[in-house]
This record gives sequence, C-alpha cells and structure tokens, in this order.
Amino acid sequence: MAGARKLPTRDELSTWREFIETTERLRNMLTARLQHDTGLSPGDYAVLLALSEAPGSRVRSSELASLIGWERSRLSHHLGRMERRRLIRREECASDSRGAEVVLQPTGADAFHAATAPHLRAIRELFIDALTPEQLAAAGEIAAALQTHLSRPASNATERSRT
Amino acid sequence: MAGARKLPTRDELSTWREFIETTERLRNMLTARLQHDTGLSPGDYAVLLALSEAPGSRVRSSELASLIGWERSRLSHHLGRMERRRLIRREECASDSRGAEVVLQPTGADAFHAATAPHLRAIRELFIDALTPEQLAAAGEIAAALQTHLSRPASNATERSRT
DNA sequence: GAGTCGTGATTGACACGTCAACTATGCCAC
DNA sequence: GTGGCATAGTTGACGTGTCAATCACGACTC
Repeated sequence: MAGARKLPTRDELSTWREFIETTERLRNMLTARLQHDTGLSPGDYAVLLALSEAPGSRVRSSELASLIGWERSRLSHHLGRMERRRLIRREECASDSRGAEVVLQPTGADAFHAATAPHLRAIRELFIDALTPEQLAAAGEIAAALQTHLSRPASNATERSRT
Repeated sequence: MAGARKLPTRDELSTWREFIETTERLRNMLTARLQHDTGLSPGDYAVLLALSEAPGSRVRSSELASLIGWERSRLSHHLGRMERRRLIRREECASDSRGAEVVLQPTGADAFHAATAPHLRAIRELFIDALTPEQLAAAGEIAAALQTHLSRPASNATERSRT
C-alpha cells in the first residue's frame, strides 16, 4: 500500500487557493501599511520588537535569531541593512569573541515606538475586524492544527525516504 | 468618534501571530517541496499552469499577468529567468507590435506535467489532511470574509485620508 | 503628418531570502 | 600545545519582488 495518495477534490483545491491567496494578500497589505506608516519592514519590526524587549536592549546575535525564528545568515544580512540605517549597532561580545551583540540605537527605538500603535491598529483593521469572534476562534484552531500537523516528521515527506 | 481605534487584546494578538506565522510556514514548506520534487518555484508553477491552460499554450504577456494576478514588471523579470531555463519563450505579437506573446516550450511543458501530481499531493498532505472537514470549511469562510473585507476601500485606510 | 496621450513591456536599482562556503573562536582529548 | 571538531557569524552568488523610469508603439486629434 501507500504511495499513490488521493489527490485533492475540486472543492478542496479551490478552498486551498482561496486560503493561500488571501493570506498572502493580507500579508502584503500589512507590509504595505507598515512601510507607509512607519518606514519599517516586517523584518525590521520583528528585530526591533525582540530587541526592545531584551534587558539592556542588547542581545547576542544567535539568540536574536532564535527569538524571531530566523536563520543566522538571514539575520546577518538584515542586520547589515539595519545598521546602515542606524537602527541598530553591532558590538563585539565580551564573553565570547566569536560572538556579536546587537544593540538598539536611539533611531531604532524611536522608529519602533512610533510604529507599534499604527501596526497594531492595522492588524485590528485588516484581520480582526474582518472576522466574527467565532471565525477568529476558528482561525486560531486552524493555525494550531496546521502547526501540529506540519511538525509531524511524516508530513514533510510521505513515502519519500523509502529507499 | 473615529481616530483612536481600540487596539487588539492579548488574545487577539496571539491568534494573529499564530495564524500569520503558521500560514507563512505552510507556504515555505510547500515551496520547499515543490522545489525539491520538481525544481520549480511557485512562480514558475503559476506561470506554467496558466500557460498550459491557454489555447495554443501561448498568451499575451499582459493577459498572463492578469491571469495570475502579478504586476507586469514582476512577470517580466520572472519570464526572463524562465526563458534562460528554456521553460518558455517570448515572441513578438503579430497584432500589436508593442506586445509580446509568451509561449510554452517543451521543457516547460514537461516540467509542468511532472510537477502537477506531486504538488497536488503536497497540498493534500500539508494542508487538507491537517484539518477536519469542518475546519476546512471554516478556512474557506475565513478566507472569503477576509477577501471581502480587504476589498473594502476603507480597510486600506481608516482615517488616513482625512486631510 | 505632427502632437499628445494611453498602453505594453522592459529595465535598473535596490530590499529581501536561501544556500553553500568560509573565517575565526572556543573546546576537548591526548 | 596540537589536532579535531563544534559553534558564531559573515559573505557571495543568485532567485525573487517592488518601485520608478523608460522605450516603443497605437490611437486620436487637429
């Protein structure tokens, strides 16, 4: 048995398309608004949020990466761009000379503080206000179910490592 | 009235985060699988799908753009990359010499045919199988509600053009 | 048929992401 | 203290996406 799984029906496929296209559109609109209102990208916002919650507004680079769930190289590239804009600064780490510490700069702190209210408002307007309380709850359950499912090793590869 | 909208509650915000992060993860896993199984990106797949459904496997460039909902410049860049890989070809358009026609190439047709079953299977495994039928229906309703809401002009800018 | 305007498509600059090297330390064994 | 290995972080190449500018042509007017 196994091997040829049943393919999605027409209805399932159209639900999938609507779902994935809508969430992409939602993300794009959020990004555009954040950019327009505050000049920050979602990446900038994530970095600044994590940084401003850290004691002393400074975090080891690899810890920052795991806080926001990024690969280190992605973070490194992004920090380079943020450093050019004076949002953050990188310092050598005292305890481990391989390491780097990321430090929030005044420019970055200001940008983040100015961004948080508009961003939260946008989330409310574009997402929360679009749904009934029941739908919002259902969205949470769907996300949880997907998250669980995607973390199952088998969902990565069904019948793919059968060598 | 108006101006200071209520900010999201802690619960709403955590639902939001779970939702948006999960859909992003889902998209990433789908992309990785498509890439791994077939060597195509989601963009490639969308272009090839539209092209292979078109009469004669050829479409005017701007029509292709509207079929898959892309900006023309995005499409132009992508077609350039696909042309380098011999997946498609661009021809001058007979009826309108400004225009270009995109033509499916054998390499592209083969790649697309080889990709469709694995891709549909991945959608089933990663998305549909993760949800109960009720959750799947709810996902469709949520997408529809969001789509409607996001198309409302006011949801783009509440109190933003109040000059 | 010259002027103007809209449309079809491409281009260049740049932000963002991934992957695969690569550098530089730390760390442990011996 | 040297060899081997893991860890921290950076870098380069390249695919992808947006924006603004540009080019070329069609269409319409006079």
